[in-house]
Amino acid sequence: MDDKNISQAVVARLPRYYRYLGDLRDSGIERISSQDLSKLMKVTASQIRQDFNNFGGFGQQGYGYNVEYLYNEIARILGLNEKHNLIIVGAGNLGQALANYMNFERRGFIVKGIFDNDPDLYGKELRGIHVQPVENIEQFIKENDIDIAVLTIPKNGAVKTAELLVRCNIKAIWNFAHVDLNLPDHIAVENVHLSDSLMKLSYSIVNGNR
Amino acid sequence: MDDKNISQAVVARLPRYYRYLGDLRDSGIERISSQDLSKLMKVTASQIRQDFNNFGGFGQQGYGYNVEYLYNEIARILGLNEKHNLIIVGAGNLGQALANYMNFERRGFIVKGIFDNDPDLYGKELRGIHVQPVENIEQFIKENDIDIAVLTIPKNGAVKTAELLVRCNIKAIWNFAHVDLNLPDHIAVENVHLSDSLMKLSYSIVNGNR
DNA sequence: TAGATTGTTAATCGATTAACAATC
DNA sequence: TAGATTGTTAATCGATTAACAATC
Repeated sequence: MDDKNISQAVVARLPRYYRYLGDLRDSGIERISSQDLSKLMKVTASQIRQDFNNFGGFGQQGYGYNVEYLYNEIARILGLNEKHNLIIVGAGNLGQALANYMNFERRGFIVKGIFDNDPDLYGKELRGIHVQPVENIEQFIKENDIDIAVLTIPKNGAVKTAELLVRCNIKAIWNFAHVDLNLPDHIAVENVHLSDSLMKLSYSIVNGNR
Repeated sequence: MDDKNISQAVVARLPRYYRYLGDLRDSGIERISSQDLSKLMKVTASQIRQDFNNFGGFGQQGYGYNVEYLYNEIARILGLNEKHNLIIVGAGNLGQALANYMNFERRGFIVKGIFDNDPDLYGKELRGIHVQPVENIEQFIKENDIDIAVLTIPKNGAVKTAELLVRCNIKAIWNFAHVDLNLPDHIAVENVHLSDSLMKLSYSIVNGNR
């Protein structure tokens, strides 16, 4: 079990490290020093070494880091070696787009079910999965070992639906609804607030990028 | 012109303030103190006052903040009083979902054109807009006063396409492609790396949410 | 062994929180 | 005027960077 007090900032940087290390690996690079990686990623070498050392020593003095090894270690830290079954709640534009997107499955996030309130969508097939009524969620979660719910419904229903999901013992919610969910601490929540992101972009345009 | 050295952290919090103030306004609340807002948003009152005072004094001692006024001021700071024409580059799942999503238009972000490399998609209509070949982008940007490009293409082509957009004098890129773009400083870039977000969720599941 | 580069401690920087005088 | 609450300065906390001894 890893250290418990890893800061948000460090965790948020791990996926980016993972991406760069994957690219390095794919181009056949065997080892890399924190200095070379720092140039590539435009961060300080110091930060790189500090970040990795939160999880133990992955490098070797005089040598640097073995790319393949470090890549796999980060995957392990991020929990990417475990499979996660997920359901998509809300089969609108965004829900359908996510359902059709293959790349998450490659990383072990498997879409098992899709749910919506709109009877017009019931039975609609997305990558072999039929949209079901939201009423079926509770039963479905029990029977299919679901970890993650992807919330892609409008903000109005989102809080209530999230609470339902918590009662169904979901572990995590990937929240695309534009509200704060305020769930118990043991539920993992990641918000993707697209409109917030667009507003930040707007700010940068108006106020100069820096 | 506002102060230039506003920290990233402050700007990133503005959309959330904006959302809460909009909700308060919609429920007919006229004024609010930093303390009451802090309880609502689960942040410190001190932070709220510091954040707002980066942009000048919006409150009144003994009274608090006028909800409507503050709401409008934040909109102005974020540049939401200006319209932005945008194009979507990449008419796959995500590009189509964003094209079909109405809510951004309400905030003044107008979809003017949609582009893709896939001839099968040419002419496909999304909310009255026909998908065009990527070759038309340069001409289209010139003729339609486009500020923002939404990049929803696979990572391979993204860097090249971003560079093309920069040559076309785009002001900002909303980047959904899973690469870092490294563009000149005057180009605003907001990354939405969905797979990074999903990995953070995975981390929280495996390592406990806190 | 000598050179390279990590792991880690110490120094710096920036962001958050606390406190309180100013003022509505 | 008295009470409330801001705007702002000072104190604290945490994150980043620098430096260097340990060691491969």
